[in-house]
Amino acid sequence: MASDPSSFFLTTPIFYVNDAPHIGHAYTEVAADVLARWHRQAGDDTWFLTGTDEHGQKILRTATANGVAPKEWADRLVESAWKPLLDTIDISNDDFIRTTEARHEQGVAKFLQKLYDDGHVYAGEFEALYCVGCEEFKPKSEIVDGEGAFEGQKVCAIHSKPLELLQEKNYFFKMSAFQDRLLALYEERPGFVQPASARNEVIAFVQQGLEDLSISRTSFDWGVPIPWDSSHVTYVWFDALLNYVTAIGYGQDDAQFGRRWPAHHLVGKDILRFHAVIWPAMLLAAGLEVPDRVFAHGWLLVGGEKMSKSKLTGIAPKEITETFGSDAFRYYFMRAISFGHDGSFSWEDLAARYQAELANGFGNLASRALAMNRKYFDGRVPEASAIADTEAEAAIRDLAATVAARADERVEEFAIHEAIAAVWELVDALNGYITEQEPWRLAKDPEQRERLATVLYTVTEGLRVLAVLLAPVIPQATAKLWAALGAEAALGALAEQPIREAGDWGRLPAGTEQRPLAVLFPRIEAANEAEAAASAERPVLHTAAEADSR
RNA sequence: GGGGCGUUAGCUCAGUCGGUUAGAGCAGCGGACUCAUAAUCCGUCGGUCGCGGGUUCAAGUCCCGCACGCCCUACCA
Repeated sequence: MASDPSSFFLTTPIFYVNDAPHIGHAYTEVAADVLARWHRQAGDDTWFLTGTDEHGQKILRTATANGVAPKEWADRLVESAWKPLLDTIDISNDDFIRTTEARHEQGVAKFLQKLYDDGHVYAGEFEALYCVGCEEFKPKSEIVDGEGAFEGQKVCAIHSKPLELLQEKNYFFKMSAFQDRLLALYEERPGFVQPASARNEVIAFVQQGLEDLSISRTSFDWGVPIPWDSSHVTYVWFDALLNYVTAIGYGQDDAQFGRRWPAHHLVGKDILRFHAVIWPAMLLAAGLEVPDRVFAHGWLLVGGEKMSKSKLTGIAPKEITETFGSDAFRYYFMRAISFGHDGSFSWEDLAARYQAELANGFGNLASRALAMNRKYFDGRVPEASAIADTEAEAAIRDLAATVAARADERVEEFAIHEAIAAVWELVDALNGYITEQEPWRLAKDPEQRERLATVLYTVTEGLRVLAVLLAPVIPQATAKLWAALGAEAALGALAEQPIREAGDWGRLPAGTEQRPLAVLFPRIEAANEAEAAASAERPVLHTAAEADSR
């Protein structure tokens, strides 16, 4: 169904600007970034979109509390919190859409008008419990049974006062009409919602029956106006979901839209339903293709519980990157957590993996290999010779090819952790190979010169393979390694290396001049580790969004 | 209430359609080595597979019950 087999359009949820950035947001972004970089390096027509969601009553309210207009408030948060977050973790997004941009608002209006014209939208009465204190209709999750004087009544979870049953005129989207088509979609395309556990929940939900969706509000005006009735603004979720098409020119640039759509959506499992039910129903109504895939990832657990700001377990990404660096942040969350499942975060695990895998495993491998080239071959890539070739070299070459193919296969399935694990087999194998071949011993015997060259060529070429395969995950460290290998001059920029050919052996030419390599992952001083560990127990979010009035 | 997921080594997790002595990484312990970031490599210790039944020649895996934890159960942006 994809418009072009090589097109790869990937999205993250857009950030609700009022939130404070924490590692959960960063986690989604990093996963998307790794996938995007991988596909880009594979030569696919890749487009990676992220952005911010800026409408809705909560934002209007915080802006007002801070004495500024909502747009100004959003501007401030985008610049002070969200765009810096992307820099902190080295995100390579191709576009950043804000729901307050004209291109988005125009696209939303166009989409709504089409649905209205085609009879998918009708005016109706929205009836719900309203809290006078909150000045808004309350979702079920914020309604509790009253106690004491209010026994038997429904009360607001925040104010503990009785709620009033109020009505307001709303426009409704006839979502119920799409129930059967959605069920057929899940049936025909088992990979549409992933992983399987998420798919099961979605199917069970839709089978219970779909109601129509209220898509407009009249109680406030911070939103996209309903095109045929300016007294209403668009319900914020309906507005937000449309960013995935308005960003690629829906209704304005058909060429761009045709080239990119449909998308692969990465979402947290909390917002799965919006993406796997409401969103495809909206697209079906508009006569557009449904997404290629909706992939729900899990929660980050801290101390066994879902990380949350209110429980003071929220962690700002900078706390990690300032000690360990952005590469380590990216590597850790991608490697340690099975993508699609919940995963435990701990400072201890982060520090242990940094030390064992990045510093001692990969970093040290690069150091020892380049040091020997420098020492025994004057800093040049040695030349392998067929005469000195043994089964040990063949095993490394085979592994490099196998691992490269398997990693690509796993990335295709969004099994990022498995892709990295596959690549790491080569890291471990090369460390073992060096120890077994004992090049330092070969170096003492002039008659073993060719053997020594062959061994070191094998290791060096292995590093080249690793640099290419790990570039999407740890772009900074691999860039340093690439430069030290001298590969830039011989093969071109690292980001240009075709990743699906990474396992092809013998690319790095003998004689290539190498450069000194700074330690890729320096040991973290124990004092810093202790400090990092201690900070896990403090409230730690310091952003402008702290002014959030809730 | 209904539905779903999970519980496997000290820790974090794999375990396919039921099929040999249940695996990995880390941590621990012992050894080898010196090119390297006191690193690497080898060996080793470690499990009542949450509990109780059942089906089967055979159960971590399938069925029933129970315990504990988490999630969903319509507008959380």
